[in-house]
Amino acid sequence: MKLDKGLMAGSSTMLVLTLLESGDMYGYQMIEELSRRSNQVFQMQEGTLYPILHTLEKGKYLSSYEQQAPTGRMRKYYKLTRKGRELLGEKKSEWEKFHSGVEAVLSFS
Amino acid sequence: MKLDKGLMAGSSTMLVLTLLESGDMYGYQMIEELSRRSNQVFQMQEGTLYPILHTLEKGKYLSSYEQQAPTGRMRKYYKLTRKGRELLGEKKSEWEKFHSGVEAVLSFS
DNA sequence: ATATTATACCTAGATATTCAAGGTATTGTC
DNA sequence: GACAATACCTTGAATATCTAGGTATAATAT
Repeated sequence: MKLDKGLMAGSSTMLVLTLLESGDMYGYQMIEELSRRSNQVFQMQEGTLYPILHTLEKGKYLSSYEQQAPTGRMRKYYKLTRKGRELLGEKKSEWEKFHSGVEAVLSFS
Repeated sequence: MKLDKGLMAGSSTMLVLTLLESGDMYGYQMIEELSRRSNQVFQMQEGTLYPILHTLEKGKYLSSYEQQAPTGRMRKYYKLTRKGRELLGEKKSEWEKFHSGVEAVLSFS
């Protein structure tokens, strides 16, 4: 992830779900989008992303379908399910809590 | 930690170092202080904290000394070294970067 | 034509971090 | 005298990331 490995733990799933909020995407695209939207802060590795996608799909948080690209290549698209949206809500509120905790400690005087 | 375990990874060291910025502390006290300053968001476990302290001391980021409490009990105080302050600076700037990345992704429209 | 790069998917093993659950010992409280 | 709070510590399981590999197709450069 280019950043301290540890920092990413726990937020990767939220970031992936967030990406899918704006539309279905395939894995490779998510990596590019995440980099773009974060202003190049996040360079998620494939070895990180694909297991996350598989786990989320197994848990019914995502569904997937294959679709042929204009180039002729097959791409595996992922779609947020209702359950996935709920999970995203929980992840976001956990992030809020965590974030506010860190900021409180950092700005303590 | 009470929060998603993963979220903590990577920030615990920064939080511990930050506590010591305001003065020497002993382990048990750090757990209470961290909880207090974070408005009860963080309840660090002893099994998390002590290994962190030992690793930081081994790396010369902290030094320690024993001191008797008014109660008569021995407490092991930790103190930030110059090297520790430098590490804290790096950790803080990494947190800034990470934080800005997450916020950028979350607020993307 | 052929080699290289970019696209697109995947997995196994090493590493790092937290937590649960235990242990030791002293002090204060009921 | 028993129990809770204080204060330190370690081991093993669980979780998450990354490295480094693998497979295959399409586009580009030589």
